[in-house]
Parts: sequence; structure tokens; C-alpha cells
Amino acid sequence: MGTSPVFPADCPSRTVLEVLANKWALYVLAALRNRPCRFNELRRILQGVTQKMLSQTLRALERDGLIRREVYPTAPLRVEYSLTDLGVGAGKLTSAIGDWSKQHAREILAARGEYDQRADAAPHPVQSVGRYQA
Amino acid sequence: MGTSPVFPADCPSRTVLEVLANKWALYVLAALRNRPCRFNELRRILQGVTQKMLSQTLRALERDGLIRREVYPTAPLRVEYSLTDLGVGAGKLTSAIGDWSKQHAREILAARGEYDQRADAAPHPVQSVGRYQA
DNA sequence: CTGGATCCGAGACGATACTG
DNA sequence: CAGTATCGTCTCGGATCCAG
Repeated sequence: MGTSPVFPADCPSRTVLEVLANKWALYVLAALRNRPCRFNELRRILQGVTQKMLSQTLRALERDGLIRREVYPTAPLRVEYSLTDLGVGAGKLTSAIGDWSKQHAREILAARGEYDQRADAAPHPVQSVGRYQA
Repeated sequence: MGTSPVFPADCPSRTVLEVLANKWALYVLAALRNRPCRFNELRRILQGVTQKMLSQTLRALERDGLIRREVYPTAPLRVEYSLTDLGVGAGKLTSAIGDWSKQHAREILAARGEYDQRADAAPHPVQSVGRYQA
């Protein structure tokens, strides 16, 4: 099984995974874990997202049954997004990734810096097997 | 705190997260959890990836210190990719997402089907001008 | 306030050819 | 085998305007 496909191309889980493999989807799920949110609320919480991407992301997540969209026909109209049971499960996982990212951001950024530096100083392809640990 | 940003825009963890928020990165990490792999080996295992995207993904992951690239200057040349300690940690998380996807693929696909059907039969909201994937 | 529609540039991505 | 280089396509994503 070592050489068999990890996720066969025709595997339905791929299409699922590809919805999650999106930074805004990750952020949305993380944000909604706290509590239901309205559209512009999410926009503020997810700094940097454009209306279009947020809209797209929300629709995609709703389509897959991860979030629920509820419209309250009140005066200025009110739309609230919240996690479904399915979304709660997904949110745990995506939040775990977020936590991990925060936790290891420093070392990863350091590795990134080293790599870039090494790349600069290597006009010829780097091919030493031993990692020359600076 | 409910309204505060989940991942502030200037937060370094965003750049980390965005490397993981990529389907091929997820697949690569999942694949390498089993054992180290060579380039074309990965290509076969990750069905559907082009050499370009695989190459890009591997370099990005290497840059962030999640995978290690070792070159053995043997006869037909041999390059092996493996997880670093950091990559092992990340792999656990991404595999968890993969497992979850497989586990819930059925219900998600069902939700997707319902949603699309509903969308078809809903001339109410707005004129049926645009729906992705016509 | 919640979002859809549209235009547009930048980058993703695929296919092919070529190098070591 | 393990890539890089180049090119063309196409989708992503941002900005703006507009409607319910």
C-alpha cells in the first residue's frame, strides 16, 4: 500500500478535501466555531477577505452542508451563518491546523529564511546530501 | 473576543496556513507519512498532479522545513523526499482532514446534491442569471 | 445590511520541450 | 530519473457598481 494512491483521483473525498483546502474556508470555519456570525461581521473578523471571496466561500461551505445560512426578514434584513453538526467536526480539524500554524510559525519562518538565504548563495543547484546546518 | 479577528491579517501564522491550504500540499504530506518517496513515485501516488505543481509544492514544503530533500548522486540519480519532524506533526493534522473527508464524503455529497437541486428549483430569490458550473 | 453582477489584471495551472 | 523553461489558457481574486 506504500505505492498505492493516497487519494485516488476518482475518490469523492477529493472533492470534499478541495473545499477545505482553501484558506478562506479554513478561516470561516474557525471563526464560526465561536458563535454564529453575520456577513459583514465575518468580513471584519476575517481581515483581508473581499466580499466576493467571502460570498463564494460561504456558498461553497453551505453547499457542502458545513454551514447553515439563516435569513431573518427583519427590518434591515439579517443573515446569520452558523456551523452545522458536520461543520463543527470540520471546524475542529481546521482549527487544529490553525493552532499548529501559530505554534510553529516561528520555526517555519526561520526555516523559510534559511532556505531563501541558501538559495541566494547557491548559483548552482544545491545537492549536498548532508544538511549543512549553518 | 467574539468579534476580534480569528487570524489577524499581519499574523505570521497566516503565511504558514496558506502553505497547508493547498490540496497538493495536503496530499504530499499524507503520502510521505507512509515512507520517503522519490519524485516520480509521488507523481504516481498523487494521481493527477502535474510535474510542475508537484515540483512547486515540494519546494514550498521544503522551504518551510516540512519536508527534507535528499539527493543521492547515484547512477540514474535519485532524489528522495521525506518528512521532517515538523512535517510529521503537520502530516498528522492534514491526514486527519483527509480521514474526515473520506468518512463524511457521503453526507457531504448528498448535501451538495440537495443544494444544487434546490438551487435549480428556486426561481424566487433572484433571476436565475448565474450559477457556477452551468 | 446582505449580497449579486461585471470588468480586469495577476497568478495558477497544464502541455510541451529541453537539460543534467 | 528529476527536474527547469517557456508559453498559452483559464481561473482566482480584487475593485466597483448595483439591487433587494
